[in-house]
Amino acid sequence: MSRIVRIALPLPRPLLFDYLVPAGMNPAVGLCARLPFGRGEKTGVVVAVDPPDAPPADKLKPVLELLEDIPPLPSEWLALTAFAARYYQHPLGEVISAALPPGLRRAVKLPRDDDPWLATTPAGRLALGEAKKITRALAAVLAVQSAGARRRSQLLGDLDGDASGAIREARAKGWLEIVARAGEREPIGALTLNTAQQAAVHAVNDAAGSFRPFLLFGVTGSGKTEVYLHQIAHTLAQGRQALMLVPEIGLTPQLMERVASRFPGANLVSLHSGMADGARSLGFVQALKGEADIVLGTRLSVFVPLPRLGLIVVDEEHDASFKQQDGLRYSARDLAVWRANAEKLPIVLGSATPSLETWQHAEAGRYTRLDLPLPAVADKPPSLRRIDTRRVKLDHGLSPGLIEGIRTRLARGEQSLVFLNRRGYAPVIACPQCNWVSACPHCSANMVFHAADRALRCHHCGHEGRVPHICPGCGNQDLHAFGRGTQRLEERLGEHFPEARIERVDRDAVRTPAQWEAVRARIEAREIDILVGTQMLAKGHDFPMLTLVGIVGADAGLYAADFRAPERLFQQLMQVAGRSGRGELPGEVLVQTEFPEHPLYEHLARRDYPGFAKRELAERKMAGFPPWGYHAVLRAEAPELDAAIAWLNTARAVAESLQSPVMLYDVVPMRLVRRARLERAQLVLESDNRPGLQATLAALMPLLYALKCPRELRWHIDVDPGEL
DNA sequence: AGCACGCCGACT
DNA sequence: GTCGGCGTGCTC
Repeated sequence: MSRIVRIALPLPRPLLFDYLVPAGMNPAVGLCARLPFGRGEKTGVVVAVDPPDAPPADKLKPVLELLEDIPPLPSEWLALTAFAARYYQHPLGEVISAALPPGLRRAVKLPRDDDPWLATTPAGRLALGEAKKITRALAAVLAVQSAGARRRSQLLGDLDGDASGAIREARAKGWLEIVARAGEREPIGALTLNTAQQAAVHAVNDAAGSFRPFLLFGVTGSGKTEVYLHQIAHTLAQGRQALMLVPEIGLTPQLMERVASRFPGANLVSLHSGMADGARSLGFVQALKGEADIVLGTRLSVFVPLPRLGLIVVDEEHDASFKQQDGLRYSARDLAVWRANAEKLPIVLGSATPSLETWQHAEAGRYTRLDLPLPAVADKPPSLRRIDTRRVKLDHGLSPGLIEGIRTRLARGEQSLVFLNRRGYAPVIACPQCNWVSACPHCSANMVFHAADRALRCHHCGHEGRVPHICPGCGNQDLHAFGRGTQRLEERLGEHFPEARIERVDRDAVRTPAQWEAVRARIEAREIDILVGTQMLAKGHDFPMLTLVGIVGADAGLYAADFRAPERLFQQLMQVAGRSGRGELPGEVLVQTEFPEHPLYEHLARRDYPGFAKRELAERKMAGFPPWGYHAVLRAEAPELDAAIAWLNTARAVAESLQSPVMLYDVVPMRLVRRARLERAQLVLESDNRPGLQATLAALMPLLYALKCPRELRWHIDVDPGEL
């Protein structure tokens, strides 16, 4: 009787496929397999062996190969992907494919570990003891010996001369060997904790082995990272693995270096989407084999299999980059909490401005809040002053108060930061005579003027054009740049302060982590007087000489259509305001606003996140919005808006026929209707209970797949959308 | 997603 | 008379 495996394949339909297992193969759940599919072949993952309801064997094709080089994915991992598939209404095969590193999806062979751990052998130690003279090979043995175990790449840096020759020789003589993981070694350079930090560390350490969610609530500078590192140290000491998720821009070489140097004996794996396929696959497999001790990465790391996992940390848990915005639209933070629950682990969500969802969990007692107040020496929160821009004359968006503040800092040799969350020179070029504007031909948005290369650029689809010399509408030669972005601010500040050293920090000016490092170094070396930038500047380390933060053009978030806009604005402003006064010198924050009495700014002025959250939660409760209600949104896009709307209306009728208590909004065009030549519309579903919404979605999905759908129309569902 | 099969307009 | 449009349906 031939055996059968059930396979999840990356297909956009929620289907599983059964295959015959040829004699001699040993099928197991979690193995990757190469399979014939249609007229080609694909790689999939075994999700069941000998399913009772398999079709008759004569309908099945045989497996081509079971990829036994890759250890089977553990059942906990399959449970996580199955949950993600169910919760986010996404085909299991696609979830598995998204959870595997790209190299492994296709891989037939395991990637080679070209940076192995090296340890000394008894023969090596003997040779070292008997040596009269340290040869280059013995020098390599000595370096490894003193470190316990060493990465090949690290060892190369330790040695002089022909280092790789020395290593090769030492290995050939049998003095060095490749080991699975580093030797045990105490963490190095741990800082002394204050009382609050100690309490936080102990609370989490005590929860080891059981599901306990914690909210670590503390501003930057309160020492969250040090708390994580102590908790990770405890986890490693118990022989378990730690997973630390950070936002996209939070994964800096500095953080990697800090973790690596703290745990020199640990195998640290870093994962993010920018990595080469090979390195990503290697890290994934090291984790899977239990060789990795710490995985530090962006949202995709939530899917890394870790057989000895003991702790999950999600730093800056409110950060929007934890939510994937295409394909499988998962929230890495939410999946991390589910995973901690499923695997019975403590999880630490850290933030100075938690998401309101997390805050409410803590308020309700479901999460344990651990407060980290600022250490007393640094506890002189910068004063925050609101500048009423209705009452003063602005100079290219800059108020006299802000200019004066910068001037004072310049005179004192201190640094200033001007925050404006808008890239480019001006958000639009327009003709004052005929109302022509620099609209993007592919999107319902304006193209932004970038002065450096005199280009018009669409920030939504990337379309580029030249700035016309005359108005394309009426021939007028006098086109105007309206509004302002960081480039214009930079230019204007240069005119005001010709002697100042000004640096712009946004995605246009700082494209790589290396550039960011360089800028950071120059800030620390006091080679920069004024920083101008977008939210890129909001994160990062302390700049002790930065004593003034000016916030320009923040009002847009106050009355935006999206109900999460105030939350995001508050988080952003708190973060950027926290950049000033981090050293000995007192800091000041100036907010330019037309609404100085707005409660958001009141709370901001008092650094009162709890007050802000309370107020915002009350409003959300009235409206039935998260965390009091739950959303899913069905979106469709097509070259013609009517087609998208028509399909969604059909979908809405189908949903209505389910008679579920879930509320269906009207089908509406999206706020940015047209993007990259496609017109988009959406249908919001809302419910006051998550299981109810889930049940409706589960019933709805097969009906949606069954709907006929024009070739050029694409649709998807987004559960717990980041914005509506 | 690919890639087949399958019925209606302008070409060697 | 065919080549090819993309609508529909299947892939174990």
